[in-house]
Amino acid sequence: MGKPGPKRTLSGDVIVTAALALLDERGAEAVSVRGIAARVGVAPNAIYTYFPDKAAVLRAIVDRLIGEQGLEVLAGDRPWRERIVAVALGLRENLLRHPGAAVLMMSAPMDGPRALELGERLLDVLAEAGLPPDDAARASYALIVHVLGSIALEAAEVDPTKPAPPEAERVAARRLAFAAVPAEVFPRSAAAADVMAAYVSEEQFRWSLGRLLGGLA
Amino acid sequence: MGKPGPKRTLSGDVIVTAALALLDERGAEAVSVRGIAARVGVAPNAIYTYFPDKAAVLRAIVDRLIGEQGLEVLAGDRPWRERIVAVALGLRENLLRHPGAAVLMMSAPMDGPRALELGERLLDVLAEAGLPPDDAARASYALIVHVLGSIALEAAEVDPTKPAPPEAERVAARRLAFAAVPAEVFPRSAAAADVMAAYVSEEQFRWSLGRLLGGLA
DNA sequence: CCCCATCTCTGTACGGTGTACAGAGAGTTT
DNA sequence: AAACTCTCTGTACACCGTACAGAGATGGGG
Repeated sequence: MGKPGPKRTLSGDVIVTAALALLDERGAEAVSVRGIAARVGVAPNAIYTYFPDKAAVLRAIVDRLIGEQGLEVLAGDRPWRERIVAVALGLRENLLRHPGAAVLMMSAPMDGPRALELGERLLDVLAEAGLPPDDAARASYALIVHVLGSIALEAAEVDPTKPAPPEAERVAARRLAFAAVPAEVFPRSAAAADVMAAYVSEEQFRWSLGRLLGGLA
Repeated sequence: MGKPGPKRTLSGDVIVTAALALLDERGAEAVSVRGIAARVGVAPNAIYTYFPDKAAVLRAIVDRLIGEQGLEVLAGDRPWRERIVAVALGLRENLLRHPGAAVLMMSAPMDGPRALELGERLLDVLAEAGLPPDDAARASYALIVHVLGSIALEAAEVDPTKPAPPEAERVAARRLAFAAVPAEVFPRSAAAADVMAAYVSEEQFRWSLGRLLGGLA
């Protein structure tokens, strides 16, 4: 019944956990097979017992993060828009906690089972909102694109090797940078510098998501 | 007057061109300092005369691609929405021609001069559309997020080491994959498989962009 | 019970990576 | 002509992903 051979000392899960920790602590470049192996106390190639290659580990990280997002809110009884906003905000918070992971989400097709589940629940909500099935599907993709795009662009600005600074700090840094744009050649950008600095804020996230939802309804 | 030392045999531009060619022909992993150097016929570290490190080369690729997008359409006299759709479609076409580059665009803050120019012109159009300045700025970011997000997610599905197959083929491949989703556990996804297969199509791109524009106006 | 098939993990190795450092040679300035 | 400065080359280091061979543990079948 049981398989022969020694007991496994690891599991895919502890490897993913180690990889994620490495990603958070030291950035994307530090996520190496050797680094992961060292962290779990094993020879580098032992990793290949659990994953066919490094890319598979990265995919597993993505799937883990998608799965961490609870989808119960989507089934709640609040108005449908609020529910969607709630899970979008949850995703944003979760992913900004692992800034290096955002780009991973955009680098591979989202075809894992967790992604499928998220899509299905989104279709539920949109159907409930009264969208015909085809429009609901298109809308669901529009939402995913928008949410992931926002998060990725936002995460692209934070140094992934250290914990993300609070939002106010990130906005302030951008404001400083925008002070340098020459008003005579980019007058509108110069005038809007304050709101452009706040592109990487929850407020902007909510605003644009709200507009998209308005267009979808 | 002139600087001492031998004439430069290269320029940042020819390096970026070589890197882009490598990216198109052999995928992101093939874009190495050594590969670029070999392609332009120079020792690997000669590259460092023109760029401080590899990341700078990648950023320059991004800036080049943004700059390649002509912005004249934005100043035309067609209705403002049409103009925005036109440049979005142009960007999509351009970036899908370099599938490996899409993820680069999401990996670094878009702060090059070309990006600034694009933002400014977008603000022009949105002001003309009647948006108050602050909303125009927020809307401009929402558009960029959406367009880049769509493109990145779309590009994530194509093998960057070979020229992207035509859209019909990519959609067909997805349709095949969706045939495998179990209808009893994901009924809505199964029912919408056809439109989900077409997520990576110009039609979906136009649809969701249209909805967003509707919400912004 | 013993042996064998099987599985996990280790050691070693190969070809690749980014880039630091030192120095050769070309060209301009004095 | 000498001094200086800049570009490029050679060499080197530390690290990467991963292929390969084999040690040792484990369980099943005789």
